[in-house]
Amino acid sequence: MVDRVVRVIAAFPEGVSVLQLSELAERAGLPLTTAHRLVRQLAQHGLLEAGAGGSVRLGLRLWELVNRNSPTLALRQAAMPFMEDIQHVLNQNVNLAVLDGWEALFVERLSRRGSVANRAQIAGRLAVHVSSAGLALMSHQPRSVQTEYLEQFTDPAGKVTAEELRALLSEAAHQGYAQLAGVIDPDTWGIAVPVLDGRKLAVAALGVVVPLREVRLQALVPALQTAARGIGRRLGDAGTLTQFRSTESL
Amino acid sequence: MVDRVVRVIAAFPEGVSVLQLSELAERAGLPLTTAHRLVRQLAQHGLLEAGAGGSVRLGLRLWELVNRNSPTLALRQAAMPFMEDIQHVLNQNVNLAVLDGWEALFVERLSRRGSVANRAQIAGRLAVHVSSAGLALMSHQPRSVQTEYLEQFTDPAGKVTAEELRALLSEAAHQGYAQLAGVIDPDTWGIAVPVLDGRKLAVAALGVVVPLREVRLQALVPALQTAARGIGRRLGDAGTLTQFRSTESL
DNA sequence: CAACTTATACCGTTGAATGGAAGCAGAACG
DNA sequence: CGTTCTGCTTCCATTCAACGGTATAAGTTG
Repeated sequence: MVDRVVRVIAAFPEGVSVLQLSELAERAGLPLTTAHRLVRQLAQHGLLEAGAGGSVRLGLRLWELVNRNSPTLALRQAAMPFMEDIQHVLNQNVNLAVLDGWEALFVERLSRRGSVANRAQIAGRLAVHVSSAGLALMSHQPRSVQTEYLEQFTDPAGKVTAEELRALLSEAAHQGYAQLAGVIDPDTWGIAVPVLDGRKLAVAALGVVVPLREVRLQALVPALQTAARGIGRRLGDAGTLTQFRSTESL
Repeated sequence: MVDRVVRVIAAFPEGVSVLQLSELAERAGLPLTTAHRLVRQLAQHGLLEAGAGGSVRLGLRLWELVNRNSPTLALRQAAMPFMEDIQHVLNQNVNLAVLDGWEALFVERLSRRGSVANRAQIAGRLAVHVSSAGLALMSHQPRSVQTEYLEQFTDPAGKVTAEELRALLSEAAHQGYAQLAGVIDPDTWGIAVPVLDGRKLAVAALGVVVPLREVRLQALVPALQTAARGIGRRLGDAGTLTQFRSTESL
């Protein structure tokens, strides 16, 4: 039963890499016996690794398989040189995100030089309406997607209404970039631009996070846009990611 | 049946991220019908994504789950700053590998500045005896592991005997680093040093790949060793990776 | 237009997943 | 040093969900 397998793999809380069997069973909502059997099977195939005393973590083999054939590989490869350029020229944290559901999923990140490397945000998510990357992506989606998004939108924090959001998206669409006061750190700004593939579809967002006082949009935005165009050109027409967003056919 | 799931995920050839359903079925050794059902189920849970016309690729959600809880995360985070140091000081390709089975699995890599970013080697594997990283790792494994390795060793290419290999390992153990003529590119050298955790176990190897003529061991090795010690200190005693290599208990 | 390749739906059989009960460590406690 | 508790592991009879052959549809090629 594939559902169980997913439950086990997804049972690891963010950032936690090792779990106790009993805890894993509970988190996955599985009877201990079943979890035990499943873990053993998965471990035999290398998707999981089991240490002494019932400790469990994701397997190296799983990591290998996923990263070898990563759906984001082409995108990241195309983007990396340009992200390095931004990192060198602006000396700021640079990140790359794609749209998944109504959230921005961060797929790559470079820290500003000198700061401690922080891989934490990689594979992290932020809701569209609280991230400049999310806004940049959503503002360049087909109108049908935007409509659907706005219709279902409700801010759990109650800080922004659907109408305000519509205005934000419209503004971002016209300006060609999105900006937003930092969510995690209130003293920072996020600024992001869409990466358009050959068909003018926003397949990713390229963004920076900068300290509030250093806001120099005039310097940041053109650099980001230039880099984004470079990435888009490398991607070619094979939108790579977007074609799968379509209605599931299977 | 978990075996089928693994077969499907592992069916993607290295570097290929999208496959046709029929091709996937064949590669996985599954009846088309079964593959179809499995893919649909996996896609529902986000481990796979199915596009129009039976195209299949790994799911963003799978990528996210694996990279959020990556077994190599702690290691990579500890190593990144030092890898950047090496990259800046030596201006060479830097890579980080762990031992998995009798192969070195590359978990992180930085390209020399200026060269085109090449993420290809990440999640790649090289046999122990053809990679400096592999030799550096193996030469600092417990004697029992080395013995087991040497006993089963046979070079399919027939270029090196077990005895020569034993000498190589012994030399690497004494020198504290391993070097090897490039395998992929004959005009390059690989040089790697072990990263020892608090218990003096080699949990990783830090290496560079340099053009043949630029060989300056006197300059490279001390830098690598210094960085490796720095990484090891950051890892602390929690050997993180090695403790799982133990005999599977489940 | 015909012959083919490739994806999707259907469905009766069967074998493999299931999870409760019981056994076993090892640790914590008195 | 014995007791109890917690958490991992093994066993096994029941049952239910996976299986894959056949059939159909859709799309492609010669």
